[in-house]
Amino acid sequence: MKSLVTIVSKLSNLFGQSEEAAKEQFHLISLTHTQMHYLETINLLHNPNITELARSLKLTKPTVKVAVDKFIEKDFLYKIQSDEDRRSAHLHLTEKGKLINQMHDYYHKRIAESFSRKLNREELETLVGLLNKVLSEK
Amino acid sequence: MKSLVTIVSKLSNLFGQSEEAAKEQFHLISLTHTQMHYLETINLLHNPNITELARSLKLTKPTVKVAVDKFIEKDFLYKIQSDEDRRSAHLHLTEKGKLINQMHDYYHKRIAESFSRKLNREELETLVGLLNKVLSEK
DNA sequence: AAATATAGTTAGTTTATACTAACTAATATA
DNA sequence: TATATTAGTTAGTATAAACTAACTATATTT
Repeated sequence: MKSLVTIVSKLSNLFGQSEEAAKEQFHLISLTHTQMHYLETINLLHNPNITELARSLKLTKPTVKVAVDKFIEKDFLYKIQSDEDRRSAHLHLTEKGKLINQMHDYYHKRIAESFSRKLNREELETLVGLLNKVLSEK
Repeated sequence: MKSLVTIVSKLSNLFGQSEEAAKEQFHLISLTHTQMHYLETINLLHNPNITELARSLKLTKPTVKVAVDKFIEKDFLYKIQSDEDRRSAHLHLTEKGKLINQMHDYYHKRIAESFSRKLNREELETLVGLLNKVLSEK
């Protein structure tokens, strides 16, 4: 059990460091942690409006509005007015905004590669099977 | 290979969410990402001075000095003047500052528990073996 | 001993990140 | 239809997080 905790800790560090490295690769060092979190959440929520984004981030609407305005200014986001409710607008990631996801995909792929480099086909299949089990609901 | 990348992505999310949850548990929500990063780095570097901390964080000394002053004010850190070089002081985490590490330990343990809950003894040993191989140097 | 370098600090500035209070415009409810 | 609510905005404020330039005190080099 002790050894498992150690491994989890190492995995955690590996993910953190890989993300940092990927951030440099993708020239996203200028983005703060907070800004990354905004873009990740917008991606996760799939074109939320400001109210939804604020709720998800547990921040007030004015706070989120100011942040969103800056992202629009810097061409990471754009707004599309809603047809159903003309008060509301959906937030979309621009190509530049989507870089964050590409960055995530990139370092996930790199970690996956480093895993498969260390194991043979059979071991890899076993690992995938066990991790799937471990990550399954309930 | 595709499935492995998917698993890595899920692991990454699991770690992120577990850390967020642990942060609430330990009443560290008042700390920003940046502040967490400072404390983690100070812990990692083992009582660095301001110059070393600034170099590691890739920030200027005045920036780090201001941040450190606030941590001292809030009783997360204290300084000990160096004997060898009287210009320099080492940064130490207080008990409160060490909460961050305890928080890390806590969520690593929780993840490890959730893993072991899903597998029997034999599977768990196999998983630990494979992950150790995967996390080994070279 | 004088000149140079280093650790840390101070002051001043900019931008990011958060808040509350009060507002407009559109939608939903009584 | 008058009233409530909701989505978003504006204004004003406070603190965090970063910088450069210039300084003090100590250590190192010439």
